[in-house]
Amino acid sequence: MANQYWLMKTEPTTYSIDDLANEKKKTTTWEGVRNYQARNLLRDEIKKGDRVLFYHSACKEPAVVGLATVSKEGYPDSFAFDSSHKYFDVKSKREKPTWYMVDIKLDKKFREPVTLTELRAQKSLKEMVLLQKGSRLSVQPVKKTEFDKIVKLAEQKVS
DNA sequence: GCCAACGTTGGC
DNA sequence: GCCAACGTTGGC
Repeated sequence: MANQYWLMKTEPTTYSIDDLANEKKKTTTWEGVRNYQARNLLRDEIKKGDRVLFYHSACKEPAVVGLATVSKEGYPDSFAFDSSHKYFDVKSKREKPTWYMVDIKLDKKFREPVTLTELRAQKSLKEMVLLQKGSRLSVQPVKKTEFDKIVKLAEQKVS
């Protein structure tokens, strides 16, 4: 099956694209997702090789800040098993994990972020999950056309 | 810091 | 199973 496209949110104060860029292999685990709808995507839908829009939320300038690729698909979120960790969840058991994570690898940090305001200004992006009222999903599907459009917007900004 | 929207919890 | 109360997300 062809690659699919996703958007993953992170608060840059918690984990930013620069943090990812500074990782040894530019790769990180995407743990801590504690929402069932997003969990289902991580566990069942997101495949190795899928492309990811890396999004900064809850910050001064919410924006898509770069691109990543899924390097390891859904496996149990082991942080949920660690009682000393903030992502610990007593309900999640090793033999029957509640939560899942993936690994992603940075492809590219945009030289200029594509801001939420700019996304909203695009007619062709009107149906993006991100832009729907009340949409809070931290892992969400993106259409190929939407992904391509955002990449193009990022390229236009620096040309 | 405010607050709307959403998800989860728990009493009944 | 309903729904009020509470907690969280996240733009502004």
